[in-house]
Amino acid sequence: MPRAEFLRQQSLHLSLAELKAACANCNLREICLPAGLTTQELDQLDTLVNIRRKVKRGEALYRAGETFDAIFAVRSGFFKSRVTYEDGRDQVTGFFMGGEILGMDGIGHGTHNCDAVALEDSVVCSIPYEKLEELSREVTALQRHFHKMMSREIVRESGVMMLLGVMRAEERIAAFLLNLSQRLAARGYSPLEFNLRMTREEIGSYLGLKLETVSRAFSRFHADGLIEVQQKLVRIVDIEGLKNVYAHHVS
Amino acid sequence: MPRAEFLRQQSLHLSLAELKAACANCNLREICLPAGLTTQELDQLDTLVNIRRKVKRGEALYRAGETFDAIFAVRSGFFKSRVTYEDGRDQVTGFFMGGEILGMDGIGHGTHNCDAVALEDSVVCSIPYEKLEELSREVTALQRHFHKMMSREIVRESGVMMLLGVMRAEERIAAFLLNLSQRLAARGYSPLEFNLRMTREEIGSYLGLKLETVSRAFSRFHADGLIEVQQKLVRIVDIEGLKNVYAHHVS
DNA sequence: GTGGTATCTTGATATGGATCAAACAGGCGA
DNA sequence: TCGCCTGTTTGATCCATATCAAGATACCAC
Repeated sequence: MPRAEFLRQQSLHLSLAELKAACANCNLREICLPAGLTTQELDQLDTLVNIRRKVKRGEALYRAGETFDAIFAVRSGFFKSRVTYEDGRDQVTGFFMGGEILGMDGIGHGTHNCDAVALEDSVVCSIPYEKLEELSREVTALQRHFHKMMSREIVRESGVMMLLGVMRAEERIAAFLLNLSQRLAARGYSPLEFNLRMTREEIGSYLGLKLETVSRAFSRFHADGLIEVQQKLVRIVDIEGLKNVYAHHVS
Repeated sequence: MPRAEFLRQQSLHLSLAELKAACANCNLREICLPAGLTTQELDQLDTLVNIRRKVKRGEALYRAGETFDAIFAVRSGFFKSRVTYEDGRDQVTGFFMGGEILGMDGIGHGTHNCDAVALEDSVVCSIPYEKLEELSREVTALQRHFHKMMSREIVRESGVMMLLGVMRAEERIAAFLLNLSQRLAARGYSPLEFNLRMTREEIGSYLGLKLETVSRAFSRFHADGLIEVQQKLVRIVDIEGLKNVYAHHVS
């Protein structure tokens, strides 16, 4: 069965209520694409965000090289984006949770530049790019917010460049945990206790480290009384101490 | 003298002809923001790109924290962008040459996220962001191309993440030289012989390496007959060999 | 030109994280 | 429940790049 066909059938398993995306009622609307829109503008956006798609854990939402025609907002679940180099080496370039936007890498050349893979069973809202362009010519707030989301992706990536370029292993990992914590807090989850959705290897790939180094850093942080870790479950015991891992670097 | 004042006075030294930016006549229009616009649309863009600004070598076009209100197209010269971390460590996040766009990092939060510093005496075209938003609501081709430029910046940065995260020192430097070469070629310059505008230290910062490592890689490439280097002057002798430095990596 | 400073090259040594290796834990299908 | 497979932890060792050091070279102001 061709991949596209398979995905279409997947969609059929969604109930009608699920299929009807509705930004207006979505609890993520304040951090997602519709942020800042009036009620009426939200209704306009709803005419466009018309398809939800389930993506099972381990499946790709899209792959590098596929034709780009829509961006995606994470409705629920968790994704990683991954770039694969011609010689087979790859790197995780980001992790995405509810309300975050995937796929903006595809606008520039009309094909996706990376794979987006679900790390748990997830649901995304599909936003056809041409329609988004069209609507954002009419709705200034939408145009502005879309530009902001692209710009923030640029800023996010230069932050990762900083991690990769100048920070030492333990600093990268502390920064990673604090970043997750802060994003979870913004979504109403506990910033101090959460489940990692990714493996040590995926964290390592994202941070330019090997999985053993990630594991050792976790152990070290535990020994220092900063965190508790049990497999995927992380509890931040001393958030200030964790910040000090990188804030008090002496160069 | 306040900085803004100083810059205003600088502008006065430009002749009237220089002050009048004109995308329609610019030899960079095919690779810059106006790419893909009709003659008439170009004229509309010209009403908006109304200020050129000289930036002397070593001066900042903008600095992190300053209010964002315009993006900039490099008219001539060469820039680096640089992020400084709270503890003083910094990293070069990009190099920008003619036709490339600076400042899109500022859209997301209304303030610039990095410094943009001229590496040689340069001229930029200033494009007020609010007017750009306005015009791109009317001119579809402009809207589309602006989105593409932002998206390509995202893709460029994920390429750098790849460099930093998975490549070894010599691979990073080979990739860096080939990238410069290709961008110079696109602008009609020789892809095989060019002057580096940045120091070894700036290259190192960009690539997450120390300047000694950059210098040693250059020496190694020279010994292997791949390039010739005399200070800032680089001549690529064996471009295929240079590509093989990273294309044939075995993992 | 001359002196001073910034940049670059090269060598010697140190070290953080990679690699190799082995044992352990947990989840899941049979 | 068992057994396998994937993921994790920890230890021992290695190596790529950083760090430290000393000259060499180029460039700029005077």
